[in-house]
Amino acid sequence: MGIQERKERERERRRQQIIVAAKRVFSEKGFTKATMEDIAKEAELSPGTIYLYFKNKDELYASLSLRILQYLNIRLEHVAQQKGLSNDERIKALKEAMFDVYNFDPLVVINMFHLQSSETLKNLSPELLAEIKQLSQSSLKVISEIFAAGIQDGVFIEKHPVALADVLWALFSGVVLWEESKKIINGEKDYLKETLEVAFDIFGRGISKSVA
Amino acid sequence: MGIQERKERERERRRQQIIVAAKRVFSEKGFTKATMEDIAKEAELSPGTIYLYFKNKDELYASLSLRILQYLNIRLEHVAQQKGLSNDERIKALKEAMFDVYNFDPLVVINMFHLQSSETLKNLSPELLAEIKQLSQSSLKVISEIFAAGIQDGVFIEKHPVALADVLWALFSGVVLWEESKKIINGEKDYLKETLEVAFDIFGRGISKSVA
Amino acid sequence: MGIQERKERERERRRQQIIVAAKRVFSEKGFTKATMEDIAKEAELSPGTIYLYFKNKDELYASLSLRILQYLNIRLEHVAQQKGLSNDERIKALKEAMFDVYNFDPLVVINMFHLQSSETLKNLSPELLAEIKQLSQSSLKVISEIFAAGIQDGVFIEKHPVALADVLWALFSGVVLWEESKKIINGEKDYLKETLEVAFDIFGRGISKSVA
Amino acid sequence: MGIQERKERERERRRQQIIVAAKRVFSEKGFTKATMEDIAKEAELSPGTIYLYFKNKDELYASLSLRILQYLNIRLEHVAQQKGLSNDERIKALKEAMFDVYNFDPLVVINMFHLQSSETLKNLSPELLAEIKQLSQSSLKVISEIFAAGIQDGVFIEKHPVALADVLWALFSGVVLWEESKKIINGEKDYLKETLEVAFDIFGRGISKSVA
DNA sequence: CATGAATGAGGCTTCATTCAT
DNA sequence: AATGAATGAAGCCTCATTCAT
Repeated sequence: MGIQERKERERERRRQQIIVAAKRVFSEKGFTKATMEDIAKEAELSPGTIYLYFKNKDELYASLSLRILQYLNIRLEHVAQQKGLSNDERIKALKEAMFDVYNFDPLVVINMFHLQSSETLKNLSPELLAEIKQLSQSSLKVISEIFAAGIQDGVFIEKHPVALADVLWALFSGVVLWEESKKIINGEKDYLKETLEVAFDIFGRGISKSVA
Repeated sequence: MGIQERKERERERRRQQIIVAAKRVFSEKGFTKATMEDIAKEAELSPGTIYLYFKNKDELYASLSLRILQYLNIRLEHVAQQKGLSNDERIKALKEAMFDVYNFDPLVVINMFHLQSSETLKNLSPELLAEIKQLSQSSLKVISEIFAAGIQDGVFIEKHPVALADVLWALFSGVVLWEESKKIINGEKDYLKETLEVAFDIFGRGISKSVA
Repeated sequence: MGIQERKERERERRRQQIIVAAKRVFSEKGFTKATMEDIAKEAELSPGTIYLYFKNKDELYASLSLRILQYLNIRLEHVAQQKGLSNDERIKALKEAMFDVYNFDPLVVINMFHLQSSETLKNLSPELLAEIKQLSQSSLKVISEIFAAGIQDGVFIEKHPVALADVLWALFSGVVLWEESKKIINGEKDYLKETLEVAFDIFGRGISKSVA
Repeated sequence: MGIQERKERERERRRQQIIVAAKRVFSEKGFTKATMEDIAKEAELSPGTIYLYFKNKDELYASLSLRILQYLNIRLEHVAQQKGLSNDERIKALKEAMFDVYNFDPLVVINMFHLQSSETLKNLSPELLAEIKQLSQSSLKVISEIFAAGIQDGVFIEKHPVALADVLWALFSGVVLWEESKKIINGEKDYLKETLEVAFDIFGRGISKSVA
């Protein structure tokens, strides 16, 4: 077992090494301009080795998102399962989870939303697409259930909870992407956190039935 | 004169022909996968001809967005200049303008937000980037001025008006992109209009100081 | 007749117009980088018109050389036919003729030698190549006959007169091309005339049987 | 070490393989008409492989010349450093060095002079141009120093030694190029060696102060 | 497992040339 | 005769991927 385990661990470490490199390179150059050789160099490996761990460039790119989506999922489920929270508290926890996920690895979150809103999505293998689908649906399900509870309790406006979840997701990704774009277009400093705060605040007020 | 004019008109028609083809092909395949030959075939022209009207693939892609950004600009300015509107009415007009622009040419609006939130932006010529910058800044300025007025009148919450404009823009683009993605990920029908309605509604409520 | 003649004259004038433009453009950009459109613009004509006067780009390029080769031919024949010149005087007249031809239109002479020492030569139509062949052979024949006379008179060294003619031609073209290259390589001022003087001087001394 | 060395050797062998192929193809078709695919086929490699060894077509072309220029340089320096040679002997050694370089690889020498006297020079990368500049300047410097010594000793005519070096260089390249052209124009056999002999002979006599 | 040299398909773009007006 | 828009063939080069070592 010991040997088996160590091999397993080493394999995982190697994957990490590649993922870290890929993250950097994709973030800097974008998907198309980044070459497998760039990533190999950044990982201090040969191009061939990368293919021992990832089927192809698309999968490597998508796998970055998978990890963060998984993390987001766990955090959201945690929020859903916490007992004894008021609706407002749960909404707040929701925001915090999303915020934390972003802070956990901003580059990867940006990558994920880039992937989500890009042509690359169309070229993924069905299996990978299915995995992404499952994860994102799961996240959205958790979110919408939270909203559903709030609506039931009469504190949130009576919109379809799935729509509310979609809006929250769109708002989150929209802010992340738009702040990224502004950096490129305007060469402007990054106001992501501030804007995200404002956005979540408005959203929270917007779905509440009454605002003091 | 007549001859000059006719040539001018024919040139413009040809440009349109190319733009229409490009719109279709880019929408279907995404920027990278779409080839100039695809577009030429769709336009029933030779590849060389496209280069008589557009400097290169990037410019062709971006030009789709430029046109819609210009249109958006005009619509927004119109909203800003309308006399005698209450803050709520102006916000409503704002939403309608954005909605109309989307409906005017959904494919192009989606393309525009794809461009905005993608690596392609990084590879644009400085001139083109400058043009996009100017147009998007202009749009955001109009939006933020509307918010500023509402804040001054005490009907909107006291956030920085530029931040509010960013949030609205991010929300709009986020919803458009996310609904597009859902179509790919889930193969799901397009709930864009409904989601956009909900999103705008929440946003409107969220920035109002008091909600009945 | 008058009409016919005028047409003829106008046609010739148009040809000239194109040739002048081609000369400038080819000199500035070289054969490959120069485009037919460049030349058309310089001539203030449309690309199509050029093809009414020249079969294709190669022929246009070569036709520049044809004219100067014809002129050189005339000058050389004149030298050969002048009565009562000593061998030295005839050699001097030879140099002067070559020098004059260069000064008559340096750009075209450079072009001619570029053509002569270039790949383009391989792509010319057989007819054009034949014409060039005829002209250059004629020039070299005149030169070699002058040398033959001098050898017969015992004042020039006893080398094959054709070889001497080839050497003189090679020297002339070599100096012109090398001074051109130096301008590009070193960004250096043009010492063509001085170098040509030295070259002709050395050549003259070199073929003389005795040098004072 | 052994493995490193073998790789090194194989890399060099591959470079040679490409250079040999390029030499043939460029000689036959000229720079413009030769395609990278032609060269790849001739080398029995894929087009992509060539780019692992040469940055682009220009560099490949120029690299042919660089090698021969380096060789010429070495030979010329050797002539300059030989002790105890009379001026005449040194001139003779100079001729022999140039002759040898030509014989070492005629195709490449012809290529080199084609490059030198062509538009291609204008399109070279600055680094490559600098390298060529450095090498040719070095060669010419050695030549002119030999002439300077002879002038000082009173056995050569009192012209500027740099001008003499230019003339010799021009003569060499002029003869090589002109004999090549004659093959194309006249389909004539190659008299290069004979003509070069005559040319050097005349040059030698021409720069000597007194000829017996 | 790791390597990295080699592959070769394919994209963007240019430009000589044509031809309907 | 002149135009100039349109053509489309063809070239350079990149880079994801493979495979012999």
